[in-house]
Amino acid sequence: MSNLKIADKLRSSGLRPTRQRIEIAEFLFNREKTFHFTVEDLDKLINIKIRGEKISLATFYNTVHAFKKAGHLKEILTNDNKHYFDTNINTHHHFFDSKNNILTDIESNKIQLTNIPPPPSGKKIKNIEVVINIDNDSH
Amino acid sequence: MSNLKIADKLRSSGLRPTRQRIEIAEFLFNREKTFHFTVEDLDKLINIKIRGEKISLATFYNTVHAFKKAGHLKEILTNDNKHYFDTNINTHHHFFDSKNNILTDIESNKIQLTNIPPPPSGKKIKNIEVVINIDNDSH
DNA sequence: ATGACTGCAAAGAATTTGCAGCAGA
DNA sequence: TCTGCTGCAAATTCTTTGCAGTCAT
Repeated sequence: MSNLKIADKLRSSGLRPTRQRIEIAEFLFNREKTFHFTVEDLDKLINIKIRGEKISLATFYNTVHAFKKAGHLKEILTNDNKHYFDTNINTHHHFFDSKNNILTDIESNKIQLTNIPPPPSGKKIKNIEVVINIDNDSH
Repeated sequence: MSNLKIADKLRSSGLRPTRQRIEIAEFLFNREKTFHFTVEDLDKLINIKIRGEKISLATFYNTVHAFKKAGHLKEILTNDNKHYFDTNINTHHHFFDSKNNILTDIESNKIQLTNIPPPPSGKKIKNIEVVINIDNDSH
């Protein structure tokens, strides 16, 4: 995606295309495969490769949350008590290797969920997330 | 469960039945319905009702983790970045109302999962957790 | 007696907040 | 110009750790 398209993407979701946001958006969205990360990961990865001024950690937090709110990122469930984000915003599921903190996508049509019970009254289903926890195959 | 049975339960999982652990175990396991909580919840709930000496927060953390290790508690996935625990140690799933941080059990046989993809090579499936995020039904 | 456990306080990790200055529209 | 954004540092929240004293066996 070109710099301009990135700027449009930001503008169209009500976000000013600042230098920092363009840098982050390029890093996140100009890639083929989905990308899983925490804010701290982003900070390290981007600030290593930047030649000019570094982006502050608070800005990474702000920006990632803004992207999430705008629907450009999804948050992923794990139970290692960190906020993981995902550039794949389609409905899909994950393998989670908690030994190495590695997430792997599972396309949503790979798993079939049937007989989903009705939500408590007054509530509606927002989304369904399946996490398959995996471990080393010891034998 | 009697005090004695609780002590046995602890002993049989390699945990010394101290005053604090018995107090916590009674609170957690002498109930009909499953109970969902964070360590901070426990601290507040138990320390309000105790007449004698309070139990320290560090002890709640130690004890809850010891109970989890011994298989008396399960940890639950949510994405509000807290460690929730569950007294229901059977395989089961959850509704999660992230507005109010309320978890509700779903018996595992209620939901059918089919076509589960094979895990990455060298890994095996440890468990599968389904979280159905719910929201207020607005209309 | 000897190990395990507790409580306290301090440290640590992750995330959020307040606010002055800067920059995009 | 005007509002939103950034960067910094401080604050908050949750969790862990070190260690001296205490308790279960």
